[in-house]
Formats: sequence, structure tokens, C-alpha cells
Amino acid sequence: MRQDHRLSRVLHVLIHLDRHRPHATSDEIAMMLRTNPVVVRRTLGGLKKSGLVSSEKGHGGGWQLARDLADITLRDIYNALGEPPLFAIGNADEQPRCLVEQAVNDAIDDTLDLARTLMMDRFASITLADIAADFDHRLKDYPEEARRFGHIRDDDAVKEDRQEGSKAG
Amino acid sequence: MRQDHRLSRVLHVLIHLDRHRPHATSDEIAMMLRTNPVVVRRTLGGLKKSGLVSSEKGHGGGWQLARDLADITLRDIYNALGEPPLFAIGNADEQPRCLVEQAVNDAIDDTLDLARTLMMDRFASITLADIAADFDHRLKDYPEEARRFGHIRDDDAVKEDRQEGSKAG
DNA sequence: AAGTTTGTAACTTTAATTGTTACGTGGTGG
DNA sequence: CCACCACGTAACAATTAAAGTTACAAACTT
Repeated sequence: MRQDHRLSRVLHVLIHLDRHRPHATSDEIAMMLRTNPVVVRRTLGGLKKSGLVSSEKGHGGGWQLARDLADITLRDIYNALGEPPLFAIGNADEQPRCLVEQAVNDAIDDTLDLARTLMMDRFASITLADIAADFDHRLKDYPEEARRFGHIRDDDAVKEDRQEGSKAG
Repeated sequence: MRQDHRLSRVLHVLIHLDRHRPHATSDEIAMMLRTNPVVVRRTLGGLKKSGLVSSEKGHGGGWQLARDLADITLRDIYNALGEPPLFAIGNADEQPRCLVEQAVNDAIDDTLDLARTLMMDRFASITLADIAADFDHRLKDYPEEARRFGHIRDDDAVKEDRQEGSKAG
């Protein structure tokens, strides 16, 4: 089954956006994520409706964080993405007539519901500020690579990544 | 993301197999699951390697449970299926250079690991006998539909389901 | 008015499960 | 021993959802 990477990508982008000059364009963000600007607009467009980011058109436009990192939990982002399916496994038929299958479905659903609750609670307990703080710790341990880590903070780093085709995104 | 329904289907089949005459053929099982006999052979073939079922060719052949229901946990079956992916979400890049993305990945992986452990522990604690017992309780509450529930126990019920195109699976 | 950037529709690509066809292999029974 | 049955498996098609791409409209800046 093909995985949904939107949550991971959005977390990555929003933390970078926090320390970025007023706006980052879809093109810049797309380069960082090694993807397409349309994918960026599509994904961030959803977050805009939830008030997590804002966008502006024209010269000097682009995307900007609309809230403080400490005010955004992973759960907020998951919800803003439309609460996409969490599990790659599931029941063959959710409304079966067969009582055996009903018992099977209940056993599986109970487990999935427990796991979903755990994940949602945990997502709700983690803010983007927490992840950014973790990043700061990593930065302290590897100062020599520091310039790389702010790779959408200056255009040079972005261009360099693009030329290299590196995985630094 | 398209879901994997093999676990659900296998549980359903194995419980029916428990009370079935010596062998059930791939065709009979396929009718019950409303799918194709090749899919049945493919799926049950994997379980055979783990010693959960056995198969015989020729007249009177088919599939049979190789262990007691009480000796088979959902975890056993999940493992026998090759431990397919559990989650529909994941990280865009599992080995990123960017320290921000590393921090993001760790936050998500921590949550997924916790959920995976919860699910595996729970699967390990549920046997097919538990689900069969749940089925028996349901049967008590709805005795008038009882004939339907053993739908691979006699060929008539199977044929009926086939003609109706019902969801009794 | 020109250029930049988001917004969005429509289509293609990709990857995974599931479904299907076809044929080989082995076992049963008359 | 021969017809038949059922599993075993390779090869390919269908289905589905995310992600990528192209094209263009709309809005904003200078």
C-alpha cells in the first residue's frame, strides 16, 4: 500500500517557515521537499482553511505561518489535512451479515480504535515547538553542518541542494 | 491508500474452517468471501508454511485447520501473512540529511512505534477461540438467522449466497 | 501594463492490493 | 490407466489513492 506522506512533509515545512523571511514561495518549498509547487499549494491550501498558514499572491508573496509553533499540535495538522486514514489494514466488509465476520470485525476494530486513540492523544500532546526544540538540540551536537539545516533560510542553500540533487530537503 | 484485507479475511475463513467437514475447497471459500479461488490459494498458501492450515489435492481435497482455534492468536496470523505494513501514514524520507526532518521523523516514528506495540500486544492476546466464542454469543441472541451463519457448513447455503449475490460472506 | 505568485482543474504516473486467465502438478477413484 | 478434481503458480489486468505534471485563470505588486 502506498503511504501518505503529507503529515511528515507539512511538519517539516511549517518548522522551516517559522524562521523564514516573511514569505516562502511554493517553488522554494517544493525544491526543499523535492517535489512540485502544485503539490505544495494543494497541501498548504488545506492548512490555510484551518488557519495554520496564510498565503499572499504577487511579488513578495508566498506562504507564512499564521500561528506560533507552540500553538500548533500534530493533531491540529492531522485534522487540517482532513484526518486521512491511519491504517493500512482493515476489514473486508464493514457491514457483513455473517455473524462470524461481525465478530472478526469487532476484534479488529477494537484494536484499531485503541491504536487510533493512542495516536491521536499523542499527536495532541506534541507541538511544533517541541519538534523545533529537538532540532535545536541536534544542531548543538553537529554545529559544523549548521548551514545546511536552515536550507530555505537563504536562497543559496536551496540552489545548492537543487544542483546536487541531494537529500538534504 | 488502499487497505489490506487479508487479516480480516483469514480470521473469517479459519473460524469457519474449524467447524467444516474435513476439507473446504478454494472454490467454496472464494464464494464465501466473494472473491476468486486463486486469491484464496495465494493467501492460505502463506499460512500453510506457518503450519496454521494444511491442504490436500484431488478428490475430497481442500483446506483444513492444522491447529486448535485456541492455539492461534491474531498475532500468529499477522506474522504468517508476512507482517504487512500497519500504517497508511509515514515519513517522506526515512534517512534525511536535514536535522529538522530528522526531528520530525523521530516524533512520528515514536508515535507509530507505540501504536505498533499496542496493536501487536493486543493481537497476541486474542485467539481465534475468543472470536469464535463471541460469535456463539451473537448466535444465541439471533437464533432465527442461525442457518445463515454456518454458510460454508452446507453446500446449499453457499449456493444460495452465490445466487443472491448477498453480503453474507 | 508587466511580472510574480497563488488557486485549481485535468490528466498522468506510481505503487500496492486484488482480481483473472491459463496452465502445471499431484492425487483420487472408477 | 485414464478422467477428473483440487492445489500451485506464473503472468497479466483492474482498481485505487497518493503524488506528480501541465496548463491556465485570478489576484496582487511594482
